[in-house]
Amino acid sequence: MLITIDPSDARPLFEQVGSAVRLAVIRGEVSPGERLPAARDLAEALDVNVNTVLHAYRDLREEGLLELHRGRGATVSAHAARDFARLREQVVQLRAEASRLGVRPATLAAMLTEETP
Amino acid sequence: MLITIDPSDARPLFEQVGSAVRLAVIRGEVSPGERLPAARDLAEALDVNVNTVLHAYRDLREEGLLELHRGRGATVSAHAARDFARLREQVVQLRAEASRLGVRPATLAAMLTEETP
Amino acid sequence: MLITIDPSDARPLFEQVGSAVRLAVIRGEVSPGERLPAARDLAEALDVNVNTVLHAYRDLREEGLLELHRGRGATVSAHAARDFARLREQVVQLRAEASRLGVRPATLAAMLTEETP
Amino acid sequence: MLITIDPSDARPLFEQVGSAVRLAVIRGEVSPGERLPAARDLAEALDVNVNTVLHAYRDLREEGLLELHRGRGATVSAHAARDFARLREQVVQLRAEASRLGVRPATLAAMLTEETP
DNA sequence: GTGGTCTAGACCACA
DNA sequence: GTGGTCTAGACCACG
Repeated sequence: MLITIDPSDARPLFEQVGSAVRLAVIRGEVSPGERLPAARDLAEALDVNVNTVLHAYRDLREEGLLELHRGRGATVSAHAARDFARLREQVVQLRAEASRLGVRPATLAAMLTEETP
Repeated sequence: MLITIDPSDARPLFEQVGSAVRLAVIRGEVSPGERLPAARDLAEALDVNVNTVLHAYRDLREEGLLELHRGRGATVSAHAARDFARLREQVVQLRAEASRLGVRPATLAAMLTEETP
Repeated sequence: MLITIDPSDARPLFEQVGSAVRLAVIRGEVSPGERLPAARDLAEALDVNVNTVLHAYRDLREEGLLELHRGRGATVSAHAARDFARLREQVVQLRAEASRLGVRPATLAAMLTEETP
Repeated sequence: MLITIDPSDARPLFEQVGSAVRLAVIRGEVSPGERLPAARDLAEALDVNVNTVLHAYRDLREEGLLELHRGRGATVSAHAARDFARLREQVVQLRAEASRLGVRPATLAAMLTEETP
């Protein structure tokens, strides 16, 4: 599980950390039930403050992707990470289709988030 | 084209305005080439500052969704709005699939934006 | 009396165990005077440490819900469990009313705990 | 709107602040749409760190009670605070009933939060 | 040893 | 001038 952040990225640090961890989960680099690196360790590895990592972890918990427990660390929630592989295929197809039509990923993401048909 | 903003939404105003306009375009409520409401008018209608609306318009131009013409208002880009209808079908399907698997929209949007396979 | 704990619950384990036991009592699954499962057994069933269960039992005793007897296990207090059924009806009604008004359970619980009219 | 916190209270500071603010809203000391004190001001008044107040404000936003906006302060959300008065009557009645039956407020609050009939 | 709370103080983004 | 982010570093609660 390789996690890096990009200093030139304008997004807040905690969001970048969150995205990186989420990506690792989506890619299956950490399996459901498996423990993520301790917040302090990850913070040191990324040269970022512990609170920043904890902020990211908390947001991912809110998202339903992680479980956090005092004294027990952060784990990938079992039910959330069932079958990303198949979903990823569809995402890739959709992205190709969008690019063919000249619709940018940002717009596509907005369609996904904002539509309530 | 009905545009409203939700006071309980925590996102910055300019972003909410942008989302609302984008949504109108996605839904086909504004056709390619058609002019959007003047920033001043929209600002008044939403009871926000003109700069907030201009900020939103600027972002949508950078996203490739709008074209801004000094003094002539903003229009929907022709090439960007080719076939939102068809794309929306696929988006709806993908969302249904994701919800079936217990994957939240936020996670799904992240897969779209962050994946680089 | 079925007791389970939810891994996605962020609260400390001892609190979750306490809630689960309290719920069983409230539901009438354990009658006043009846013995609760031995801490050791419950701990094993839930796959948590015995101390965690004992911590929960201790809190429930302080709440007045249980009576702990050294070597004889824990029993439901007679005076505390007089008429949960009737109370539950009113609780359900109150909750319905609150939900109708758009007031969340958390806020409602706060009204109950914090109000001192 | 008088807000105080109790140093002898074992609960975390941010929770006490949150409870105090919530109570003020419930009591109608701040009306929907009205602005709460700026986080910095409240923090100074309570002799507590700004982040602690912001933490409390954020939790209340999650609860649906407040709206927070960068540059616009914190306001009581319109829909959440519609009719607490009537609800409070019922809460008082329920509490009286519970006390008559020997059920403690903590247990009652648990019934409210945990029951899912 | 884990996440969580809290502080003091700097700086940023929004309006 | 508002909330939001971030840091460094202390201490606490849980398991």
